[in-house]
Amino acid sequence: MSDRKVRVRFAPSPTGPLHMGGVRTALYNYLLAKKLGGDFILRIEDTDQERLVPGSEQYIIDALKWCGIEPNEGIGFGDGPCAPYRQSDRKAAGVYTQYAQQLIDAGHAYYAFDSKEELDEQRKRFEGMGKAFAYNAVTRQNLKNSLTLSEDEVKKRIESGEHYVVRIKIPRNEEIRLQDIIRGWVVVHTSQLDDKVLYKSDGMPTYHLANVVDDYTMNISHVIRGEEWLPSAPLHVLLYRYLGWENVMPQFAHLPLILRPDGNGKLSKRDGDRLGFPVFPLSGELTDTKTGKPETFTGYREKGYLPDGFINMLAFLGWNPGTTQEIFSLNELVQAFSLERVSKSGAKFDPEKTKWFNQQHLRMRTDAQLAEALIPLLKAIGIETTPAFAQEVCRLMKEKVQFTHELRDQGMFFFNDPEMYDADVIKKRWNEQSAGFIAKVKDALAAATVWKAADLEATFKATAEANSINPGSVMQLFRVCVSGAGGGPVLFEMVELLGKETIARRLEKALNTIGK
RNA sequence: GGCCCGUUCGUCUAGGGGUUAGGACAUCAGAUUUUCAUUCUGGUAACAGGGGUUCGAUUCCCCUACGGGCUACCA
Repeated sequence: MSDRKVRVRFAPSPTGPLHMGGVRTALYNYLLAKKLGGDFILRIEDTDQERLVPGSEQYIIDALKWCGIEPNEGIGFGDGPCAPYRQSDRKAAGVYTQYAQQLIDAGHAYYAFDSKEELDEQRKRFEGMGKAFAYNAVTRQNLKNSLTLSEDEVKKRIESGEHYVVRIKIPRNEEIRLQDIIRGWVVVHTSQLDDKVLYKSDGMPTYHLANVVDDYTMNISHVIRGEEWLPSAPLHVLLYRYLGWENVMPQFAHLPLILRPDGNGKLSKRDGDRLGFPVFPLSGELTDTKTGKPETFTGYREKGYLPDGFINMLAFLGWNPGTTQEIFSLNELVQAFSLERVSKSGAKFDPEKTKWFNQQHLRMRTDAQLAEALIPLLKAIGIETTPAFAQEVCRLMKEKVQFTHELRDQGMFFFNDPEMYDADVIKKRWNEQSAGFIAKVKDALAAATVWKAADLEATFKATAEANSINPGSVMQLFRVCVSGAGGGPVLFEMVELLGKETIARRLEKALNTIGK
């Protein structure tokens, strides 16, 4: 069993945009598959037709693509030998009924005719007694199902078209043990389990049946999913057992949850809105099935995050390589990854560190790569530039920013003459001598024969000293005259890049504006 | 309520029967860049509590507390 080919799957349900917790689950699946030379499959679990949100399937595909963690098999990435990969399609192809029937025939499942209303009634009744209702070994004897009704009666009801579900018959007194790669042995007594619905009255299997059948038929070797599935894992073990597949049952790994940054609880869309960070990889708009209203949401991509920075951050939310290295490319993550080093406890998401990860990855990009991202951002606000100039801007700006759009926003002065001059600096540094000095610098620079940063700096200093001025005291003022901003990249490199004419024009403008 | 899972600096975490409990983000303070938003150096800061086991527990066991998840004909 240990030498079996690794096949893992990411199996989201298309009920809305994929959020970052889902992306992390996909990532860990991807990393394990690549590390072990296995397959990574995307399977769409759309057995709940009511909650289906049109467009979310495409969103999931686009998100995985942007993140660079593409499945090599499944919806949106090419069919493999286990097609179809959408559970509604598999249901239509009849893959589930035979297994439900197999369970019924073996006495491990049964028909139940109780209506939703009747069950609600039961729940209320139990609640009144201070107990929780469960459809289980005790209560099933007093409910309407094929265990209490006569064979004829059951037949009659089914043939008359009465709605029914198929439920698993949980044994009364057994201990289910399962080994989780992350948590070790987990033991649950069957008296704590209830007779979960396997087949719904609308003809669809539930997650529990579909998931087990699909993992078996798709030859899945490892099930890597969120911790919210841990309580139902024993049920799945039982299903594998009753279907006769326990010897090829996948290994389980239940991931810790991603928690909100403040307080406690699972990270949700609301937290992002409230605290001002994205919860989704991509921006978009999907229509909520219940309200019928389109809901928009913002993504990491649109906020200027690089996919590899985003992925790097996600990888470290609940995993670490055991070394002090924190910055990893996707390929390096593949090499370093192991499920054994995934931690057990939930991790609070940290938006600040996420920015830091992004910054680190941004710095690893070449100037040309950054320019490629910068040019369209400029174009979007009507600024045209050359690749060569954009690349130089990136070279000077990249140590100063965390996001690609900051390359533009904080580097506006490379493209436009300043409209405003940093008021604090003016207030602090501008005095009666200033205009005279700037005018002299302007003339000195206009006379420059070599337009290189080092020479320009020397010229500037010489001009200052010739006028008995400490160069340090006027440098920032000069910067403001040139760019409008009190801070920025290395001053004279910036001056060199801006060029002789631009500098002359801007100094002229500054003289005509400041102090007037 | 019941069941399951968890608990090391504010946050992500390393470690693990005897350590000055390590790193990173954030934060604070210095330095340097005769400007700055970069960089460097340093500081503050943690084993939830109580019982065991042990020569010795933060580490192993139990209990409590706290947190989270599940408890649907949702996934």
